[in-house]
Amino acid sequence: MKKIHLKDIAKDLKLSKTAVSLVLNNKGDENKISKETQKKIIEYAKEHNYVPNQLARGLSRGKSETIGLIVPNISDSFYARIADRIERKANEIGYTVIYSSSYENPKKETELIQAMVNRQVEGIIIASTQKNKKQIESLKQEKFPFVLIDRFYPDCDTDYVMVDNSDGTKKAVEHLLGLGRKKLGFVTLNSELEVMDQRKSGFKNTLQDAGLPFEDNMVQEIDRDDYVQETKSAIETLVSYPSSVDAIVFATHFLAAEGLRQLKKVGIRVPQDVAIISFGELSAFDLVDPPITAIKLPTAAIGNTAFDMLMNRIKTKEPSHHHEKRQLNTSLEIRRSCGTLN
Amino acid sequence: MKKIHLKDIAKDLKLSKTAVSLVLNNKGDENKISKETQKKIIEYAKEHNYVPNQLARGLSRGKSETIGLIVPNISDSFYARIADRIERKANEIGYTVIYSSSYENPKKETELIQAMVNRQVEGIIIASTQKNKKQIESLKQEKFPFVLIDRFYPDCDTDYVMVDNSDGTKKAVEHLLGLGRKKLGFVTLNSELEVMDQRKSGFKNTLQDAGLPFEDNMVQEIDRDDYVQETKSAIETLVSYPSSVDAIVFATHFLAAEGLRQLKKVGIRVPQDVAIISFGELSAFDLVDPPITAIKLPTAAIGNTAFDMLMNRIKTKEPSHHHEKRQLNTSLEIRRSCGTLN
DNA sequence: GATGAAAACTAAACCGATTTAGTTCAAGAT
DNA sequence: ATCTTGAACTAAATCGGTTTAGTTTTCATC
Repeated sequence: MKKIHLKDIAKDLKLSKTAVSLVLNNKGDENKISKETQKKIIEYAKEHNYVPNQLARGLSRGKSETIGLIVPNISDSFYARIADRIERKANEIGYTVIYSSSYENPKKETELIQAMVNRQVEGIIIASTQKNKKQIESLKQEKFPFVLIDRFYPDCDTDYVMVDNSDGTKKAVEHLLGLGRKKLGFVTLNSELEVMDQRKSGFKNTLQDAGLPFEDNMVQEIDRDDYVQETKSAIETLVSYPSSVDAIVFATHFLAAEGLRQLKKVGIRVPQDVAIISFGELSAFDLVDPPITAIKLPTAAIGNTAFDMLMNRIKTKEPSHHHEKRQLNTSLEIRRSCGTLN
Repeated sequence: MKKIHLKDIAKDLKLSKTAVSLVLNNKGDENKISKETQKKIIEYAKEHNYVPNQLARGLSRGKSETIGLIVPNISDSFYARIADRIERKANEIGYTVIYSSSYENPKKETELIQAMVNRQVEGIIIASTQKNKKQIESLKQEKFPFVLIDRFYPDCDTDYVMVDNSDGTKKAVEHLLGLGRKKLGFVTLNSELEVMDQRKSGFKNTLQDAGLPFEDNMVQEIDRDDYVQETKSAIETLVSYPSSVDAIVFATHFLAAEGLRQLKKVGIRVPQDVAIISFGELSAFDLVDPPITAIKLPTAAIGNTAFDMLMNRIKTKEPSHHHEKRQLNTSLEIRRSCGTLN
């Protein structure tokens, strides 16, 4: 079963490459190729299992029917789910997606973007490290289609789809307060990610709106690279006598998981002594002891929206001075780690 | 910052495209382009931020520097980790990987392979649905480079890298027997996957080698599409009076997770009443109550090996009558779900 | 001062499609 | 009998590189 090309079909059928190409691209009718000829071509192609070389097609059409996706880490279920969505949608319209992880490394991110551009992707969806502003701006300036997800650059006007982070923590805090918890702690990352700031301010503002005091030592910031150790001390600080918190909000899933581990280790009962709630989920949160209540992120919607936005950009290449910005809502998934009203 | 092409460089520098292309591909010396000229070209290219169009390059070289990866589900952490490895290795040598999920659907798998071949990938790593033998054989016949991972076709001679599944269950069973458990159950999928058969026979053989009876009702087969319900009844059967098992081996991670959920639901204590052990892990297995002892799969090694094998195939296109087959070893990760020696 | 060989390039074909701008032919109108 | 027109095609340029097979220039050698 040798590979067969347009030329071969044309030769065997004593037709021109043009005719064959037109027909196989469904442009036979509008170019007045007779039904007969069309049928012959299509049958021959099918029979010989012809498939066009996408590189050649991409080259001559100036489009690759490929989009790129860059995330911090594809094995993080949050991003994996988004990727999954995007891939499905892309497949539906015959597009391919190539994805890569930046591992939170801005240099790697730069390289990946470059590599994807070389590969003639038509657009890129990026969950940026947020330390790559220069390149993002240059993409923008070149009018290269892209949309940011999950992370965005506050002072850079681009398309993006985000999660309403501050509202998410607000929901978390209100849930805890509603259950009668009085003294909340917040464990977050010390990164400069805008999303983390938003989650923190959601926490702070909701407390203050409820007329509760906010003290700096209620929030603990963790270094991602040493999160196990640091989570440990954070927990110790938060639950230290005499002013132990009675609830902790974790800014991200793996902190919550680790936090729970530590709480159990030091003999603190969840939720009796301390309630916990996580921003974002891990698939095993309902298996854990106790199952962890979480703010659920709309991964499917993020993927769908981002994909649609990108396609829109690609198609219209419209006046780049208007950028679409979306904030998607979270939801509260109640499990047992916050206990019940007492 | 307009896109710049070889032609532009050539024109501006009053040189031929040939010279420019040779130099930028590090073939300047062997083609006796003077150092001076080389320097000029390289500087110009750098300054103007030239990057070659990979489609054009791929087309003319007949290679795309891209490989494909097809897995049942990229959001399964097992495959995500393998993908991660493969991507890193590919990146190191300037290759791109495009990956897609087949969702255990052979038709989708066929389409994906086809699409990747169209896109001129140089080879594909496939964790097959195992219901696609015809296509795999035709790939093989066309001498298209590919390597199977995790799943293989028993009566089809191909490169593959597998896990030593029967040895894995053997380790599990021996661990349980060593802890004094006497009556084991096995919960697996009813799929026709070879891997599942191997795990089952590992279970059976190890029991028999230990001089223990093997009865058919000790193994419960679950339909993947309805695994929650079916796991429930499987558990009920296994623990039913008067011959309840005192340990259960689960053939895959999500069955173990669900099994534990069910055991807890019906009030059976793990590990006091029944010990459990899982073939394969979920990242939260050490958070669960109790943390689940598991047979750990060598994801990194699978990714590395598969990648190397594929690259080897691609490079040598050697006599296809020799196929490399690898079995990688599992390891036992002891947690608390099997209790301790009493 | 002709010869040969090495150095330093270049023209043009090629990869496999798409697409623009025609061409050929037959039928119908004048 | 010629002109138009529409149907049914096709030749050739193009996309942006790579690569083969030269060509030109310089210089040492006899």
